[in-house]
Amino acid sequence: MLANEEVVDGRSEVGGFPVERRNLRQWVLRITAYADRLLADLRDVDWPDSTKRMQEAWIGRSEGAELDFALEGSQGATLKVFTTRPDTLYGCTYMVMAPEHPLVDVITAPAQREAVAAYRKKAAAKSDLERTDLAKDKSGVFSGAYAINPVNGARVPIWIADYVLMGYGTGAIMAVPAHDERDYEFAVHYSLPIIQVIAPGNGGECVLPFVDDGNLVNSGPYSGLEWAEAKKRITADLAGRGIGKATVNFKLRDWLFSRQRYWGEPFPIVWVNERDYPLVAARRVGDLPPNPVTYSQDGVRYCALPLPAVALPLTLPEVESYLPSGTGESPLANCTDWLEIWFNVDTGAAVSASQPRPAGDAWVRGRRETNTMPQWAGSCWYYLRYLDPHNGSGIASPELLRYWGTPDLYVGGAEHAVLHLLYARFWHKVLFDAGVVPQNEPFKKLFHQGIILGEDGEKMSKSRGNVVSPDTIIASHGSDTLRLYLMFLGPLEDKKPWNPRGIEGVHRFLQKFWRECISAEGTPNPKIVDQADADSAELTKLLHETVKKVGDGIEALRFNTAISQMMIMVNAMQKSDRVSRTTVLTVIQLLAPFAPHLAEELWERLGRAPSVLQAPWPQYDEAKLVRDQVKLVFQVNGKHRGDQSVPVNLSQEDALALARANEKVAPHIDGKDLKRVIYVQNKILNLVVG
RNA sequence: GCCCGGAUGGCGAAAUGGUAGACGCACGAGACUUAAAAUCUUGUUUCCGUAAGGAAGUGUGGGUUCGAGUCCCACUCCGGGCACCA
Repeated sequence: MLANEEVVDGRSEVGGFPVERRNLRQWVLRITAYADRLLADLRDVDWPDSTKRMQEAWIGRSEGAELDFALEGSQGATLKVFTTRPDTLYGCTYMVMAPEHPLVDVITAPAQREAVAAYRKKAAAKSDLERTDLAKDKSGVFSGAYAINPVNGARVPIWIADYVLMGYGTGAIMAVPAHDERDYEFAVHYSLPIIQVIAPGNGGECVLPFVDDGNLVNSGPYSGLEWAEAKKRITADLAGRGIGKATVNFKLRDWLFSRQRYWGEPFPIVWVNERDYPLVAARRVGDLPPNPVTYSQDGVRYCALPLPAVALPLTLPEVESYLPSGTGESPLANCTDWLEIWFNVDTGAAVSASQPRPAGDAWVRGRRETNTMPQWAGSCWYYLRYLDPHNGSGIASPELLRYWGTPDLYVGGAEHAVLHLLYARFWHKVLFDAGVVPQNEPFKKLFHQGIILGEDGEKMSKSRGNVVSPDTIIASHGSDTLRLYLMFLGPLEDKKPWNPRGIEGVHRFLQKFWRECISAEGTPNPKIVDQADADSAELTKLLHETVKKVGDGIEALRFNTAISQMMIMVNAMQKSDRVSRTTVLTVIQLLAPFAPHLAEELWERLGRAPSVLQAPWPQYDEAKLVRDQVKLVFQVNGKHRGDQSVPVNLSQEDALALARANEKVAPHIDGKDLKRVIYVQNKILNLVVG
């Protein structure tokens, strides 16, 4: 079993083994039933716009219409197409059906049978990737059949082409080459007619294919209408005749939820013969779906019977080997004793089928499902299980689910934008509908951290040999240094190259702070005094600035600037002869989330207990942040020509007088006309002279 | 092809439309040392200048503004996502 990208030229990327496509019995989860809600509820979450857009594109909602085209010469049979452009119906010059469309056999004219069969065979041999990758050259074959355009009775040839996908819409389209790039390319290639039915609204020039909005032309009674209006009218008119209706389509497909490998949660399903199922169903009233999932093999139909709740969870059997089964089924297919069983419908108990049938009416012959679940089966709800990991009766207790709620902030890589983050939303909504969780969305606020690249600026990988192991850094510098450096490198969301020398900087910073707190003898640094007013005015002000900046930085996830502010603070402490104990303790607290081990040790050595983690977060005093002097910048014609420390809230007249008297500014304005003065208090004085 | 994001010293980066380069790395000079490491002091965008000072400068070209790394338009390059979805 390989993923698409593991197949190269029909062979496995590793080993070069031939690869074939095979239909397997698999399970899918009906995520499509939630498509509209998954789309609409994106409005309510605080996520990066780019991620929301990716999910929107993935869900791919598009509004349009399903229209029925009568088939020529076959009474009553119709070809249903989906289009987002019913307004261009008069421009339809041919139809296209996907090669896999079930009606292809029905409509193909005898003379075209051979050509169509050959084309279908060729298309089937292509992988999905080939069908999309080779998009440049469109190919197709005429079926020999015609459809009738419902608005004007025109005879329209039906082609078979693999640029139309069976998995989307109805698997058939009406082609309007004048107003669709793909249809245009195909029509030119096969010399099919092209009829323009939309003209630019502003009367401007029109180059086909013309896909922008405009007004209808060559469209009978609809000519002259604006296209949006025409969409509504044509759809409504066809609906009135019973041959069309407005619909919505999604790109989102149902979610293939089974894997053919050993590791993975086994499906709690037992397959029983269709003949036995009614007896089973009678014992499990209210516990089974109205219609069982079924499949047929060797002429026998089997019905899916879920294990009773008391028998959950189903665990994997102990095996000697979990190598592939050889048949395409999972390795579980070889665990005969686990697989082929007498199954107790009421209790879920099982006995190997090699044993005699146990006594009692509840026992039925069954075969377990051999597919296993993908990794998503766990990643979709782990954040709920963390709340109550040992709960044996449910995901987590309702009280804990209510108390803790969902994660306040979810940090994860952008590579999860459409898979994990969409699947987990889907599960959460299903759980919400089932009354298990009290919220509709799992991750209210999302943030994508960047990845750390190798020293060479490339993604770390073993093959490139640029991998840096955190264990090595922890061994040489400690985990506090590593943690601090990762945060100091740059903005959290950016990807950044690893710099082995850069880590020395933050390591030195931590050592310097340690020395400020603890002397070489291991006792508190004698410069730390208990006198509350020991700090200079500047140091006090800097402390309050630092408390504010670090707190704001944490809230905004700007750790790099928070750390640089702490460096500025510690540099200032180092230059001071005395520092008050409360100031040192405050800085320890600020550092604690960044370098928890070091902070905890210093906290204790400076005589504090209990843990620094339990101390309330420091508050800054707004009054301590205000300054009485500010640096006013003088500009002449927008150029910096000097600056001066001035009292706050200086008047413009005073500022102007200072500028005129300033020896650096004066030469630039002397003897010139002062045309304009721009004064931004406490910041800048710009003199425009001519 | 379409949709995002990014580009600032030798390097990682900082900067509510108001002194571009904070903080750190690297490098230079000095102090301490027999010496080295560590530590401390100091300098470091580029060009001209001994200096004072001047000029240029945030990927490129235009624009708005007294003033643009920041806002607007066009483009180049790099990265990511999607890719025949009718």
